[in-house]
Amino acid sequence: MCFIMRAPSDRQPAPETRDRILDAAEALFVEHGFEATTMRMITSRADANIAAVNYHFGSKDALIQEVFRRRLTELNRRRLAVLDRLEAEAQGAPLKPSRIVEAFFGTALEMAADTEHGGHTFMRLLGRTYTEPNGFVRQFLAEEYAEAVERFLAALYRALPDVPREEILWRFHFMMGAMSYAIAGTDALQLFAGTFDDADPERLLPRLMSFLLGGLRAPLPGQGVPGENGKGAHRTQ
Amino acid sequence: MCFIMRAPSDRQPAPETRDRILDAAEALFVEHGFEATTMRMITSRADANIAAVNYHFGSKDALIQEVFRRRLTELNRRRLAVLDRLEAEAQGAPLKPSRIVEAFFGTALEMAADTEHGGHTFMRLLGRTYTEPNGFVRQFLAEEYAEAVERFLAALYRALPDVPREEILWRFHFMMGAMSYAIAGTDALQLFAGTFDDADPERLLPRLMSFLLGGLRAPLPGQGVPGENGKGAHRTQ
DNA sequence: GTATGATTCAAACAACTGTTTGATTCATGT
DNA sequence: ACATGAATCAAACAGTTGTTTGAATCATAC
Repeated sequence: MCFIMRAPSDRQPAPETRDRILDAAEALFVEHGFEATTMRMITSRADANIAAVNYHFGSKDALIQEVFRRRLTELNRRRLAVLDRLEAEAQGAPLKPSRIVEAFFGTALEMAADTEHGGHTFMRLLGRTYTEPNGFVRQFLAEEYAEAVERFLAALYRALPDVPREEILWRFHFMMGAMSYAIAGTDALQLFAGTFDDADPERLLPRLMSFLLGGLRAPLPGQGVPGENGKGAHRTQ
Repeated sequence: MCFIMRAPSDRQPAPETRDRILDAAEALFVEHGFEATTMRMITSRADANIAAVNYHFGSKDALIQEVFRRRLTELNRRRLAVLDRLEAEAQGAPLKPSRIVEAFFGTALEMAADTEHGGHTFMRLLGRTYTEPNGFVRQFLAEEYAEAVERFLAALYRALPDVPREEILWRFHFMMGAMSYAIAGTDALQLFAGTFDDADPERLLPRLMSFLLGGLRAPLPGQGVPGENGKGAHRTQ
């Protein structure tokens, strides 16, 4: 009943049980999802007592939040740092859209490429969680993302003054989807026969970036031309 | 122990309890996910007895499979019908990539636009399920998709003979991600302040199609030009 | 040493999970 | 009228869930 205080003194080493639990939970959430991961699975993998989670975090829900908080804070901090630098370098001029997209999604892919410190594991979890029905997880994610999304959208609005903001919003949404699947889905849906054997993040970055920028720069709907797409261009049966 | 036989005779009307359960389960799975949806929630919403699910389907897992099977079979049947028609019209010539993409993703969006017969509900569920950790659901989805994916990939390979197949595969993957989020995520992640208030599928189709085709046609990575993207173009901090 | 408080532990808690039982109801064909 | 078997039902099943308890252990400060 005292899960607020922590670490007897403020020194570095840290009791480590807390962190072992977080790491175990993170990995298990990727493998089985939130609901299917039980407290006993977590504490067992973390070599801790079943009561340790409630002692250190208060509840399973609070543990889930903390798993996301520790990584997401860092991810969005990095994103905003890159954006800050770009804007400083531009000295007030609008940024190139490609730079903005690279700052937002490239930073995420970099984290996903880090297999040493658990970044890869977490990004797979994050990709899955965007579509998580669980209410409080969604709300927490939205809060944690609010500032970064606002800043990056504002940058895109400035970079593309002629494009309706609603369209930019949609395309940002589409890009989020493509990236999430690129990370979370490579081993998830083995739809595509035996491929993705490498899942090499080194080559994923340029591939995804080409696709995202192509989508972002595509002609706006209703402007004709490409494949006559749009209203009624395709019929079913 | 007799969940194999069904419908006393083969006449149309159908006992309806079975379908009420499927509809209730479908809706609840969207709201809460598989694990968090209990048998009692399902039978309660369907106005059926708790034992009805095991009687009609055998188990909860078998119910989940049936929820997907009845819709997915129809969706991929339609997709293949459109592809068949296009290929017949082309008389052996390769199809335009835009046509292929429209056939695959447009058909899905059409189903998502159908709010009357539960298509909308199901497509939201489907989008979420691509990233579902649950093993047997993933395997079932892969089997159900196998034929359609194979046919459409083959069509894309023919349509884009100069593009490495691996690249086409990746972009197909990215497109799947963008579409899934477009459908499943509009009300899921309310990251983007108060927008998506409409989620109007009418206008979603041309928007998504522009984005997808833009991504599909983007210059291949490593071919320089766009925003100098690719290796090392972005740095963190 | 003793005292203090954070941490760990085995055990138990009530609530809920998917599933099964055996009787009962219902519709149908003879 | 009866018989047959599908469908429904209330009740119970054994197992698991997240959480709590109170004592035991540990490190630190005096």
